[in-house]
Amino acid sequence: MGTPREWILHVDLDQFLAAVEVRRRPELAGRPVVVGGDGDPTRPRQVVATASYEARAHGVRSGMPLRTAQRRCPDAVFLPSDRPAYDAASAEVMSVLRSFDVPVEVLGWDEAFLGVASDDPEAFAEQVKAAVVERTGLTCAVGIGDTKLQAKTATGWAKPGAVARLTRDEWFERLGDAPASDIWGIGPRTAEKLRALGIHTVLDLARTDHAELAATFGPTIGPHLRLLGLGGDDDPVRAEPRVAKGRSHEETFTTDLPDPADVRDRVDRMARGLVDEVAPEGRRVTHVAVKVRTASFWTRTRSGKLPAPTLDPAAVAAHALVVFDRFELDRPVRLLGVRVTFEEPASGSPPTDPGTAAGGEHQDAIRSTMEP
DNA sequence: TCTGGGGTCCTAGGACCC
DNA sequence: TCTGGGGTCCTAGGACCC
Repeated sequence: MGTPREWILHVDLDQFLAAVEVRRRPELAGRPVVVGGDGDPTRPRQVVATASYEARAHGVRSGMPLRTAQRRCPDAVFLPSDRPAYDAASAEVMSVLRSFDVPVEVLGWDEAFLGVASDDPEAFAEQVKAAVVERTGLTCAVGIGDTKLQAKTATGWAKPGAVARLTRDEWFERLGDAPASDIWGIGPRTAEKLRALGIHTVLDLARTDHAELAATFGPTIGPHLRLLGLGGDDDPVRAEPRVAKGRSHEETFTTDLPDPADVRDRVDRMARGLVDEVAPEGRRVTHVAVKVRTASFWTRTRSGKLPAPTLDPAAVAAHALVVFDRFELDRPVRLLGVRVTFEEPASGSPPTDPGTAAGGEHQDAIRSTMEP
């Protein structure tokens, strides 16, 4: 008996936010449901987070203004976005996936990769689907591939609720003539640049010399694009939980804020609020950035490094204001955002007092004391 | 269709140093 | 005095994704 073949499975929940809402309000089943903003489609500056398939049938899409969604689907039920509920539902689902005792890499609220050694990956996928629906009441699609890109692409064919497979030897047969922009990771800007190089299809991309791509896209992205054209790289499923690099909040105001003093005050409050949120995790803040958008959609970010990493809300807020004051604002503000960046976690060991840090950490301590 | 919020990673260019 | 070359740190912005 040989070793079973290695597969990557991509699990993607169907219409996740809408499904979570329907699960707790079963009377909504079968109705068009639109989740987004505060759930009031008459208020501007709010967009659709997720539309149920019934709403999608009327042309409602993610990212569309709620007002437009209501125009397209007047009978839809509009619901406010309820993050804590989706966080909790996501945790339920991921827990079911982890119960299979395979590496699980969480991609977001409603997606994960699984690393599976099996001679019958479809059977495994069916077991996953069955377990998820039995234990959470939510349905999902599963894609199977040799790479993450292939698995993710197959999921697109499996939605909603089915299983599909795309392997290395079928890649060009099934995607060779497709536009390069069909590939996960190639957005509109990159697709446009590729077209300017005469690269239109996936096959074109796979045949392009990596040096040519590097010249246009840089030494990392260029060669990576070619790998995408070839069906993806061998990046493994990483079960280690991701450590957040930072945390941010931003808010688009229903009407623009004309008073700079008011805006400044909000920067202060947002910064303090962020640090209060993050402090229990013990991650000290090293940088703070402020984002501003005006009515014309002019959007800029300013950032700065704190004199020293800190958990003190007042210190972070003060620095946020220093950064904010570098804007020369003469117009009303549509959006305000604040982002904090955390220091690198001390690798492999719990947080240590700087005075007693050893080894690699000690080097960091030396370097930081040498800064002017 | 007047355009959300929360992330990640990469690149460019200036400052500064040797 | 016409001007090197490399390295690192830092900030701003681009691009993409869910």
